[in-house]
Amino acid sequence: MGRGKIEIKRIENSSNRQVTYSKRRNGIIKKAKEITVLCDAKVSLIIFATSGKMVEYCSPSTTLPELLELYHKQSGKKLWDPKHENLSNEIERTKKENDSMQIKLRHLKGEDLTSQNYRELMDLEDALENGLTGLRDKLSEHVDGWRENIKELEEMNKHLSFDLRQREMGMENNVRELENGYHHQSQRGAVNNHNDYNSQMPFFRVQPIQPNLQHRI
Amino acid sequence: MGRGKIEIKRIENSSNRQVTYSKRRNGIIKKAKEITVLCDAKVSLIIFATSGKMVEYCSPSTTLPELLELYHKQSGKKLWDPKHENLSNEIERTKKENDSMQIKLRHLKGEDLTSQNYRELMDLEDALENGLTGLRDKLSEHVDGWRENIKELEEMNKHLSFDLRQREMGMENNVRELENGYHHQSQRGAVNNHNDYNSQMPFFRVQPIQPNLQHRI
DNA sequence: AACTATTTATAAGA
DNA sequence: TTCTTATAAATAGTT
Repeated sequence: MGRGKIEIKRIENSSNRQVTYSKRRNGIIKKAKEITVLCDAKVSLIIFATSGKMVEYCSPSTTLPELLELYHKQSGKKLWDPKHENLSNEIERTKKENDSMQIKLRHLKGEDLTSQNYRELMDLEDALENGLTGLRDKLSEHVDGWRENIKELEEMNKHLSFDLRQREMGMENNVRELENGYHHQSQRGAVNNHNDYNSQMPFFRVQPIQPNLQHRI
Repeated sequence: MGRGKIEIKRIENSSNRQVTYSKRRNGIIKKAKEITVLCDAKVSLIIFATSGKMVEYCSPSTTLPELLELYHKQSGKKLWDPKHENLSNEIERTKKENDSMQIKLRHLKGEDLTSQNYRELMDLEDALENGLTGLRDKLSEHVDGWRENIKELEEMNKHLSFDLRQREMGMENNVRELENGYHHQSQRGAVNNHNDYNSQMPFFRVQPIQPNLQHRI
């Protein structure tokens, strides 16, 4: 249909091809629109030029995903990448795994055991007892930890009491010295050498102590 | 293009519509093939009749999934249902669920308990003990079941022994009768009335017994 | 499904 | 690209 008849084979002249492409592309889309209106048809038309540029027509009564769904139903052909397929499989696999774990959990909680035979029940009992054993080991670790904490605290207490006593004694000395009007550096120093810290301060401050206990409750 | 010009609007006469559909459908597909060949284009054309019947054309150089992939890349439009989109999310959710169950299972087996505090360990202990309680209930059900089985078997035994003894006695009678050449139906019948079955047979067969025990091992 | 008068699409040229 | 136009192709209505 044109000034001359053409053979249906690739148009070698690239600009001719381009022109023909554009004309015919419009023609097809027009036809697609017409059949949609005239005959109530649903049409999806996707055309890619060699350049990669795409044009699309989809009948207004529907959407491409909807048509593809129908296509899939009728043809049975898969339109999705393997990766999408794989996702479906994976999710199914994971769900199965989930279910079986669900069941195991219920069994370990002592539920849904009607279908288990004696052997299976015994195995479960073993598992639970092993669990309790492991757990109680852990619990005694905690208890041991606390014992340690307590020991540490007692130790600390002892030292604190000792320090406190020393300070009280130092204080008495200070008071005595003040009363006597007798100030001699070396002598006060000699007394205070007995404790490790704050030995230069005339009065003492008890500092808040925050023991770094390893064992939480 | 025909005997008369037609308006582009739905053809109300259904059989006309059907005919026009079929003609134009072929026309479009022909055009699609032509543009594919003439211009190296890639074309996907899917047409659904009102009836739901589908015809498809896809240029031979490619496949529909491939074109849809390109389509997706160029247009950014989603071609998959939400359910496909959501697949990734679902799989992630399921996997998380899986992991947490995995952890719970390990905990119940007494493993990986280092990060649990005392309170959590105590809860676990409760769970395990409850599990054991439930389990042991189940186990004693089995044991009870076996006791019943044993009782039934003993009862059966008793009857069998009795029957056997009766039959032995019957046999002795038969032998005596044979020895005495004394055959009298009524007398043999009187002896055999003591057991329930096979009372008409002159000799006895012990039948295999398959007790229908309820309680599996 | 074939026919054919007519409309429509389009090849080539500008 | 777009317009023009001669001509090929498609198809509406008919058989």
